[in-house]
Amino acid sequence: MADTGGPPSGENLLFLTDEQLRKGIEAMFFAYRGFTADPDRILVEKGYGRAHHRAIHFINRSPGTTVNNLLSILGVTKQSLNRVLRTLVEDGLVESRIGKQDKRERHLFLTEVGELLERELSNAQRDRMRGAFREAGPEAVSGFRQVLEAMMDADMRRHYKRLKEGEL
Amino acid sequence: MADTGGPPSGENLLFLTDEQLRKGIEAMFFAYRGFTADPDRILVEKGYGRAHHRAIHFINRSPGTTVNNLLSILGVTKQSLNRVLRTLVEDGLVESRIGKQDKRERHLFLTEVGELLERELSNAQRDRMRGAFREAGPEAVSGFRQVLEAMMDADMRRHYKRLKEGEL
DNA sequence: TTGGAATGTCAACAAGGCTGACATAATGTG
DNA sequence: CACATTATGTCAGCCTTGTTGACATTCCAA
Repeated sequence: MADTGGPPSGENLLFLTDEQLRKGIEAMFFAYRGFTADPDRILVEKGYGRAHHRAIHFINRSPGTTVNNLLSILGVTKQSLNRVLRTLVEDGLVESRIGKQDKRERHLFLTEVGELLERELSNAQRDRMRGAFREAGPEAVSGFRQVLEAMMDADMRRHYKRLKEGEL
Repeated sequence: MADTGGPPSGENLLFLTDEQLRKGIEAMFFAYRGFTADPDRILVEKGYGRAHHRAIHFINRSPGTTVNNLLSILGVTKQSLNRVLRTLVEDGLVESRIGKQDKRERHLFLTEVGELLERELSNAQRDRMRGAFREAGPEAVSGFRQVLEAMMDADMRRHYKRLKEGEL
């Protein structure tokens, strides 16, 4: 902070003008639509929704995760998650095993069928992401992730970093 | 592209590994939650939802825009948008004026009250964005926007660019 | 043994998507 | 002028996904 007080000056602060911030906001809005568009199409075919995708994604990421852990990652109520999990279990995409140490806990796993759908969804989403990454280049990708990480709520950043580095 | 053909090698392609793509995907998911969190809190207080926010945002961006134009930006059905617009007009946040040339069209404007809410919402969202931009730095911000733009569907990118440069 | 945690379940409700059908007015076209 | 099309609004009904509240069960731990 060399420049204390006074109006913002120099190109190094141009990225903090309201105009620039507005562009960032609209970029997030439009990009998120693209981000979800491809999986959404697949999900509709199969009679599922985004909520199912999210559950499948994070169960795949952390096989054996508990319902409570999933709840805190997804940030929804247990009733909401339960409805989704129930259909996934009924349809044979997710297996719910009672915990060995703590028998109250349910540990969640994708079945082979579940993994199949997971791969289909994440392939579609990765294709989109890969295209964007390739078009923008490695420098841009680094910045992309830095800004997104800084935009997260503290507890979401915690989850993000745990998933990012944990490699579980 | 100095490295043509052959397996991916070197750090310059590290950003295209499935692992990196997955990080990007999860970053988008968690960051979008942060992105909407602050306006959402304000909206709940006032009895509105995200759909109202979107309408208010783009009417503010393009005063006098038509319903049809808004529809194509928001990507929802007219029934869905109409439900939102009706409450905003009833509550005196939005004014709907019959077109002068084409009297079938309705031109949408924020009232003073509407502008007040718009400012409250966008201030909250800009604060978040500003914090993220400041934390990440100008280089990162540039990359952030490049990747997001590349992630959009073609028609959304069209809208984005028109809004970005149009300055209407 | 008792309290609390983890989970599941039932019911009810709301927001905000969707489709389909229909009405109205204005506009454009032959 | 007649007709088709466009822009918009509206009604009805459905779905997903979120919410709250209440209540049951199971089981760990003090």
